[in-house]
Amino acid sequence: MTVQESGAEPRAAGMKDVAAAAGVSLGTVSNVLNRPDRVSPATRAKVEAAMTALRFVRNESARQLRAGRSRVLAYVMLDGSNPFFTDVAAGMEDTADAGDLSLFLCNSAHQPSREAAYLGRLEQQRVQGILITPVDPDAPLLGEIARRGTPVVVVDRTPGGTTHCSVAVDDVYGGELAVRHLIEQGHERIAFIGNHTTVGQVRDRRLGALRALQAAGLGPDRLVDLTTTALTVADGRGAGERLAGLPAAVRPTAAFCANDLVALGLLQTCANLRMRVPQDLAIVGYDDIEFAAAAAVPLTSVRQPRRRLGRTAAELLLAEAEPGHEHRQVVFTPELVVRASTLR
Amino acid sequence: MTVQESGAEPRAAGMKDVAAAAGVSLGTVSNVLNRPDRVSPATRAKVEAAMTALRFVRNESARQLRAGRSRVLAYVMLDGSNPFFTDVAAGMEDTADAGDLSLFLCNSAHQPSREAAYLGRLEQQRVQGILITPVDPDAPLLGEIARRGTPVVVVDRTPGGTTHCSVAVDDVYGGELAVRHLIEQGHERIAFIGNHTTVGQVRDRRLGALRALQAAGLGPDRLVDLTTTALTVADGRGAGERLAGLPAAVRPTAAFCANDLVALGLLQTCANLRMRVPQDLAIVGYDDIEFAAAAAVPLTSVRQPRRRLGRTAAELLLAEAEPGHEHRQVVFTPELVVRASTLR
DNA sequence: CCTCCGGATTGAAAGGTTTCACAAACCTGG
DNA sequence: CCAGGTTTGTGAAACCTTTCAATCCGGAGG
Repeated sequence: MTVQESGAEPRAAGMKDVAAAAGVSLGTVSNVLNRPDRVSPATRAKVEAAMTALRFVRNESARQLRAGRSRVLAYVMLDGSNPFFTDVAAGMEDTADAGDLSLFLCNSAHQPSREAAYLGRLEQQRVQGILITPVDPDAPLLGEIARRGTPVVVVDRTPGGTTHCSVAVDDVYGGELAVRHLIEQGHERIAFIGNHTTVGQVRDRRLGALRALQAAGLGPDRLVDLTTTALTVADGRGAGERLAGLPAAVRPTAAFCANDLVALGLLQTCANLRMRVPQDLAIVGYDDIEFAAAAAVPLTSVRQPRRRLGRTAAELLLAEAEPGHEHRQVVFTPELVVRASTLR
Repeated sequence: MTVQESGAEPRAAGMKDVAAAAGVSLGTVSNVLNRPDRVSPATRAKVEAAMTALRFVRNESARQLRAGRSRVLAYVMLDGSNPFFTDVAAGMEDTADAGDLSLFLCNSAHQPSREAAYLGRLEQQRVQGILITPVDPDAPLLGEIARRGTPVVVVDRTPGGTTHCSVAVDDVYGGELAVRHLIEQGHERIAFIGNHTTVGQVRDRRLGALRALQAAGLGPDRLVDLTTTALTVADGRGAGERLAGLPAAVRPTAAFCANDLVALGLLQTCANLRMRVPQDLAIVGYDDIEFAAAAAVPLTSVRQPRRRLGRTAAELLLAEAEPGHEHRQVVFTPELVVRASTLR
């Protein structure tokens, strides 16, 4: 009977084993790995041969232990199933790649407990920094982590204090853009669909909507609130039904949705109920996710520079490592992308 | 001038510092952490007090170094912006949570180089196991990693060999379901939209489609291939235009799309070109992502048990740790969800 | 009073890497 | 042939935790 290839390996080879096999010292192996130019070509070849022969895999734990810090960034995202956040993450990856770092994604799925669990693990892992779109941007935990030495950058929220850097988009302005556009299209009674009582984000967008009304000389009563519990497609569908149920006299002729998922849900209800978009109801979404342009009636939406948001966030995070670092709050300006859902 | 709170911290406190502060030995601190019942309540209280006072954070690197293995699972996904994969990841999180493990997500974005980079990092991190939907399921790298000792489970692909476990869905059957349904609806000339030449997955779905035709006594020429480069919404749009450009005599009356993104793109082109769905063109998608039901014309789609797929994959991964482990290939059965896009 | 027992605590070793001061070998030019 | 400089290579310490055999101590039983 021949020896099985797949038999229990004796033990993973370490640098020590490599050194022994190559007939050099431990320090030399380390040099091959970290400062190849300090090693003569001949020795380097010997060592590299030994490494492949022994199937050597560098032990990152030991490395980190020594270095005190890992080569990993992490993004704790609020909702992994929302394309907005995955696009933001893609931007972070751009920056991480450039700095030869890994980006790990964690999905808190709106649950504070999971968010906390991930944060704890990441801190213990001594990640180089944490990017996060938090459930609650003012939770004390974030400040504690930053104080204990792990840089934290808040993404797409602006925290009250200035314990850390943050990157966000001007949501008040975004809301203003959306509603100004609707007013220009002749609408004077506009639904606002979202959960502005619970999410700061959405509150700001609604605030912008009110500003736009005011600027046009219209009273705040022209904004009809259809409050949802979250910002999903299903919430949008539900709001659409409520909206359709309003008596014609008070029914808005346009809707500003707190995000595109809600807008898509609303759009679907409209299709079901034979309400024409934009003739019977104009719709503006928010985020301009890929599916917004791909909808049956392409959706007018407020676009945030998502990828850029992510890139910048990661850059700020890396900048934290530098000595005289000042926390910065970067705010990007959104833009309105006009499509068929508001153009009669 | 008062001392700044935020001044440069002297150094992160380790267990040694905690031990000194609490007036106990290092071993005792470790016991408080790992075997609290072995420590008298009084001592434990002292130690815990010292830990909070010093803001002690356990160093996971050192822990892993000693243990030889980390408490982390990782999923390297093919496309972070495709909701299908984020749903699969959610299922994995269910299992990971239950086992008190963290799940880190990595997005290869279809790029072999990024996939390889992540795999290398994960292996170096000594993660407990790797879940992966690979760009190429037969790439030798996966086998090498498994051989070196990091368990690998292939998700949503079935690799040729049996070097590792895998979890997949029967794509041939899924394709069969889709096309059988279209035939039942009276269609006899059906477009297949996807990149079957490059992706095994898609090849299987197409194979199923051919089987369904055969079972109905229709020749393989009834399947009209509209080949795409990838499976995005844009690809679907493009295919739609090509399809619309076909002379009426040969133009299919139904389309089976290799995934929902493509189907949504196709749907949009139909709307633009005033082709009615399903009257002028019936459409079946694949994956049944959330947006499929939310489309203007809700999409008939082949649903895969995504979350279950993820859960099972993670379970298989954990099972690898057990001594007498045999690699298993689990295959789930998809189901057809019929909606308006195929019902005249 | 002594022994023995068991629970609580200790001390030291181990785990794989990086770093750094130092030694060895080699080369340049006088 | 030697002084001085440069290139290579070495050895040991340090990073922080876990583990485990050994020690300590108070009390029960003889």
